[in-house]
Amino acid sequence: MSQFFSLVYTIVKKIPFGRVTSYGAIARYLGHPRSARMVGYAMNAAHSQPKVPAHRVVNRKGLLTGKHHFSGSKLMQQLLESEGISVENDQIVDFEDFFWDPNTTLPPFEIEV
DNA sequence: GATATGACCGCTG
DNA sequence: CCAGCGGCCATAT
Repeated sequence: MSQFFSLVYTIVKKIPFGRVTSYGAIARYLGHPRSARMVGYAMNAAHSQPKVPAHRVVNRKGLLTGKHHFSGSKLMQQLLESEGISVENDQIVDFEDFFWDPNTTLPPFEIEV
């Protein structure tokens, strides 16, 4: 497993309950501001990592772009709603209010192991 | 070994 | 303000 993937999983696992973040935010936190796609790809591989709440990771617009990759297209939305996040038309309502930025919440760069 | 694709993001027209 | 295109990095074929 690439270290990049491990880092992504580590960050995603640190997402607080009822909070969401974006691929770009994670990528930027890992030092790869242009590798947002890789974060998404890592999420794809995250299927082997049940401990990774991929449903809390959405795109910059708060759109559930990856919901199609879940068991059911509605599973992702259900999980988010279960956490108190309102989802409408595959988009998180008040996304900015639920947004969790690791760059401003977690330490600069000294996590994982 | 090279080409194509992808759960994205940002800029330019 | 809305729409379209390219870039970037890693994985899969």
